[in-house]
Amino acid sequence: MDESVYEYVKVERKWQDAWFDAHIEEATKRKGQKFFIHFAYPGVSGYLHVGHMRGFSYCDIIARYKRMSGFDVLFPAGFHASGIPSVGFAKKVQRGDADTIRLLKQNRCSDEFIQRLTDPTEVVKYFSAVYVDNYWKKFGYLIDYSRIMTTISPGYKRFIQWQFHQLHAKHLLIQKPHFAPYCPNCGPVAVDRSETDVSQGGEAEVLEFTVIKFMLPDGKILPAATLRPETIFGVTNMWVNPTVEYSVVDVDDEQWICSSECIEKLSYQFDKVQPTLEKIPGSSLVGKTCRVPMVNRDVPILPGVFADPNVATGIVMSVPAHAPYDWIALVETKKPIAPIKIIDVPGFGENPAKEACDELHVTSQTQTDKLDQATELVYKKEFHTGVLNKLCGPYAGIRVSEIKDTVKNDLLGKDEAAILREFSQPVICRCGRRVVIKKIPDQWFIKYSDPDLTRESKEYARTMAIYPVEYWEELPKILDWFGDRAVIRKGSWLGTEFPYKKDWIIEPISDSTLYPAYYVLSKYVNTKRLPPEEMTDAFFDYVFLGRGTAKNALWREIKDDFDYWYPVNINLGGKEHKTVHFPVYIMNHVAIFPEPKRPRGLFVHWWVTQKGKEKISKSKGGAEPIHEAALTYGVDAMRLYYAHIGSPFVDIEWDAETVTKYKIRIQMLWRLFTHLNRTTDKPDENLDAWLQSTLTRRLHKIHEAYETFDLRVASNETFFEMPRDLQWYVKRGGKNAALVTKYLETWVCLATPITPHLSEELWAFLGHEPFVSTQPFPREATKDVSEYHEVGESLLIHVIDDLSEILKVTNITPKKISIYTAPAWKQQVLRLALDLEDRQLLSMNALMKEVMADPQLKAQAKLVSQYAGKVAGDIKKMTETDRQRYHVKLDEAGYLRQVKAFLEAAFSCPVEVWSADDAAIVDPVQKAKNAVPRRPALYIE
RNA sequence: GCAGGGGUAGCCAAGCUCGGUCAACGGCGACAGACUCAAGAUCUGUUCCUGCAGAGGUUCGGGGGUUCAAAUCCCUUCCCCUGCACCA
Repeated sequence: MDESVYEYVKVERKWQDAWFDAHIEEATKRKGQKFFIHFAYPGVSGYLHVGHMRGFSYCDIIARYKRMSGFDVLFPAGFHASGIPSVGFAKKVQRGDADTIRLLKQNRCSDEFIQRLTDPTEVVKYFSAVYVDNYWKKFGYLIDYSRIMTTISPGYKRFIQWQFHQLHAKHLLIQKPHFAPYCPNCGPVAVDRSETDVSQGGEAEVLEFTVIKFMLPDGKILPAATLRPETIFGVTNMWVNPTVEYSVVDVDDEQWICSSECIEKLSYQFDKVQPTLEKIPGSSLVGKTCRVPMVNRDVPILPGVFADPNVATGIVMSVPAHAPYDWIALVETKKPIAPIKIIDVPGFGENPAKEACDELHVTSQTQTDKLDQATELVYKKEFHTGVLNKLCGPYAGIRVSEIKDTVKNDLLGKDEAAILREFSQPVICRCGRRVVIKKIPDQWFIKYSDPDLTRESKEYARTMAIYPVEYWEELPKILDWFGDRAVIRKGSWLGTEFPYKKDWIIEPISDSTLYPAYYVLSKYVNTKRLPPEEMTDAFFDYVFLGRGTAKNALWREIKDDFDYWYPVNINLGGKEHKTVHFPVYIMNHVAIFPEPKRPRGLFVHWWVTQKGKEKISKSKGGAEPIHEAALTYGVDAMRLYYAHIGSPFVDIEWDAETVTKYKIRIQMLWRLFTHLNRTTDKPDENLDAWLQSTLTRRLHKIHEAYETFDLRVASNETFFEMPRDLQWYVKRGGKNAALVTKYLETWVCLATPITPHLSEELWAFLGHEPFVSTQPFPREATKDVSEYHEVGESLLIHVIDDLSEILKVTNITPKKISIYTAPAWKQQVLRLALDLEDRQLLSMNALMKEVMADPQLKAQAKLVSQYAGKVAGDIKKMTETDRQRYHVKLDEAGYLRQVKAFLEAAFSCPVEVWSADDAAIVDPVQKAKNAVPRRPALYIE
């Protein structure tokens, strides 16, 4: 190999093959202390992109660090194959989705093979192999590949069923009604942004309308749908659309009048819905009156064309004081009806709706954009700062934000209202049918609202190591907020059968909460030593909970493994997991496992986004395919990029140019380290001690950074600061081959977690046997710190800085440089002052007293007192480390004389070093008097 | 709506927990120099403003406050972003 070119593709390949041949990635129980880390396993929904590699890379870096730090490391991985993604992918292949087919072909899939991918389990199989072979192994991750598993294997399903038996036994499975998106043709559908099931409306939210029952004189109900039930006290009239023909429908023994579009919605959400043949034109309702529940007042029915039959019931109650639509409609009808103001809001007067309309110059019902704007304006203000006024009976004086649900619940309790759920925008199924919301009367839930479970989970989360700390603070609030979760569904999804209801499948969030425990088993499953049939509840009870007895030696062996590896030390996942996966991960562990087996830590990382903060989308194929990126930049460059580009807790923008710079740096490091002069063995006491000391400080900082998983600091010190130290050493003329070699060996070890391939290659270059990946991580030895030499070098750097600045400002070419270090008496005064400060006694008086006690200092009292005044002020501003460094008794002139040759070379002119105390001093322009400790006076000719 | 994150020099991005070492890590870009036939790469230096002696001035979204001292603490205001459940 040409030594000046670092052929990363070959190098990466070579070492990956070597690692996996030697199986250094497999978890073994040898060192007596263990570290269990895993990432939130990925769903199987297509090719991944460079963004996903960020979290995976963090995980491998941490795992490698721990492995080198004396831990047995278990770093397994698996696939979350449950749920909709692989089914969605298979469906796309089936319907010949052009993007999907093109993507597969780009990845060298044959037509024949593509056909196979119409089967979801084939999709899982295919992508599992892609992730392992093309992504994880190509990035050098030391994942224990002998434990790979998926959530749709027979063994895993038994594991999940055991989990649900446990939850059931603990009374954490409950049944109650639930409302879910449903296509009358296709059954349950997922409404989400990826739009796997739906062709339109993936962004839709479910709105919860309160349907308030207004009674007509003939006993029929006019059901007005509203999102603001508390405004019932301000109703002045009703709106029906005069151009619409309404229908009469029997609902739970009542007769409702609503738009015909509404009937279907009602039929999916209410138990007894029976359409009748009776139709009522809107126009014939106009002029009648109906009774407002709760306030028992009769109000007229008026025509309002804005009442949309597609929205909720098609009937609208009118609150002209607080709803801009109602206000404008009322103005247009020219009826002499006075708005009733029921909410007091600072910033608004007698009619907030009118004022908002005036402000936005709304004059007609048809100006829907402006009306929506006005509505939002009024609503937000009223919700946050509004208070119900005296017209609201028992609710008077209470803030809108607090009373909203109370009014609704009171209406519901008196059977004067009902709830109707509806999408905020039309949702269309892939089959073309409009998706509705359907009531499932006896849905099963995991009772995450359980007060004991919530409390215990919160208490436990407090004890966990959670990165970043902001999430540690946020988590208890999320656990409080986290409600019951519907856990089963029926439809074309992959997953485990729910044990208490035939043909229903456990949904994918709920089947991936205890899964790291399964990594202990998967090794035995994959080698066929543990057949699924053997995984009975008794088996799981024994292995995980220590209940019952072992049926055979294998059970004991597996239990030993479990007791060794569990609990998880770090579960690492993207920020999308903050509000769903991590909470249920904790809560299920708390519910089922005793405290010693609950996860010890979480690590949340943010995303890699595309330019403009747009999330890189998995479904769209991703910006930069992984295997191409690996070839273009090199894996080590990408790993370094992820670790160094920013804190793990901010989104980073993928930028090809930036990644290229990291590639160049890897090349540069290779060249730098392979071309170092390691043949001349010429020690230099000062310089060598300085390098050793600096190295020691770096080691300390790097170790600390890794211990808190601060990969940015660790990588910055290793890949930027350390090479710079070494370059300074070389530039200063350092030639101690033994020391340089030792430095290099240390560096290679330090770099290994982040750039393992480069490290292995350098390790071999240095003549060592493989693998550096299994070497111990270097630790500092405090005896190697030499403050004296650090201070000496910093003095030198300071002098160079000052000289440069003078040259820059004066723009002269130096013919000769004179350096004058401070006289001994200044050093003495400074030290006296520092001593006083250490005893917290420093003041001008105290200092002068001390100083005058010395006859030699007293002899030049005037100069001394001038300097002392300045020193006292300076010391007050110093930091602790500054003060410590000033304590070091450095022979400044002596030190600088030793580096004379270096300075002369750097400034290309003769250099003289004088101490202000020198009898023979040459000081033509009287500079020496300005010298102070650590700040020699300078004169350039 | 609920919960959370963020605004730092041309750009990306540290620092903010524990106020002083901060004109503010590091990187990129730009400029100059070295090397080279040249380009690229690499190396050196400069890169807020002013300054012919190592200095001074003005900065960390806006405004106000605490302090000898604030990017860092407090108050207030404007703007941006993210998650929210049957999607993983």
